[in-house]
Amino acid sequence: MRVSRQQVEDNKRTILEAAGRLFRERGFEAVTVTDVMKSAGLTHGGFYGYFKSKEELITQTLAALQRQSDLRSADLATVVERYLSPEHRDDFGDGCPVAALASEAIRQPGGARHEMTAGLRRQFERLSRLAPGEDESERRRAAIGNWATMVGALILARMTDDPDLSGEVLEETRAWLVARGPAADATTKEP
Amino acid sequence: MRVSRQQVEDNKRTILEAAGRLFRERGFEAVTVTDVMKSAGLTHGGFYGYFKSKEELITQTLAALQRQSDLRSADLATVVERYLSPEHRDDFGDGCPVAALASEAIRQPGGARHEMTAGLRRQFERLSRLAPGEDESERRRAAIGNWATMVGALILARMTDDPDLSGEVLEETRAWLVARGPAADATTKEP
DNA sequence: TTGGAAATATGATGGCCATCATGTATGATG
DNA sequence: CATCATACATGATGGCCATCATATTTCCAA
Repeated sequence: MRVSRQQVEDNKRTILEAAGRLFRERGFEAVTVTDVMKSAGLTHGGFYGYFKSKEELITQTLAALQRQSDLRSADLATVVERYLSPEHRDDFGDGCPVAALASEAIRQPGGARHEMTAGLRRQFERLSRLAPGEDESERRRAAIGNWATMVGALILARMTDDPDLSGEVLEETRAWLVARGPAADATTKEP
Repeated sequence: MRVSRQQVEDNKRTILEAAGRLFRERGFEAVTVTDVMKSAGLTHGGFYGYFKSKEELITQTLAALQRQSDLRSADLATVVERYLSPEHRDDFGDGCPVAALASEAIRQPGGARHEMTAGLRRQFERLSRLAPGEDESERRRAAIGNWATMVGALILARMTDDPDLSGEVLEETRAWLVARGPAADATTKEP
């Protein structure tokens, strides 16, 4: 049973989208090749026509995910607000790949870590642009600090099985970040 | 081949220590029951005399790890310095369990997440005591923000395959945290 | 001191999974 | 429209792993 060229192209995208969702929901190891193909509406057999191995699927999925990520808002506070929202916390499958997969990616072979690194660079650049102040290196420092905090807080909020504590982590971290933001490099600022 | 009571007690501790190291190094899924027992100097057979299942091993290991963790220093800057050091980054097996296992723990069944939650509470309390200022809730907010930042930065630094970027994350986050610390609630402070 | 219980070792078992092998129907090409 | 290449389906295969079964040894209670 052959399929049109267009169909083949669509299938690859569908597979990568399914993988992106499933990996973020369950992690790399817990998702089987069969799961991904089924979720894409196919059977496991065709998989190796698209990818050399599961490892390659992981790498390409991460690459695709990093490409998607954007910061539609121009405002740091809004970005933080959205990132540290209960909705994002509860939405693994469509949320930040770093928060969902970072500590698993750490042990992954080269390709995956390489994609994550590329994504990290891009994210630092994007966040730098949102940071206040004129000093370039100061803005980069803020970008790094802000991103580490956001990722850490989201992971901690997801880790807890106590909804109150989870909510507290989100809210307090938001407040903590926002309180800092504008005042950061003003050195001295009247209240 | 039976073994003395003392030996049994020692063995359980040894197994939990081996599991603590291996899980942090490789993650829960990548470590087999046989690995743990071998690392403890035993064979796989005896395992189910100590634990009902691998899941129970995970839960008890996390409980044991949380008990260990301490903040020997009384100084927040020193704690941050040590946590965000290259040595800690490179030492998975003996480092922070949260940074090593958080995103895997998220998908773990109840017991594991419960232990992680208990550990999180303790950590917030410990860090609150290190935070400056008199306002209780302000100190707690700082504790949460600091901890999220530390965990996030360590995870990002470990995720990268570029040593320079990794080092930058550690250093900049340290500077970013320390710069904030003392000045945080002073509202106005001369440089 | 001795019988039985307990702790481990060795050795299944069954399930799951990545990957491979083969068949088959159909799009592409002339 | 005929041929053929190919995308996908079905169906192995082999390895690994959690867990269970059984044998062996030795501590311990009486």
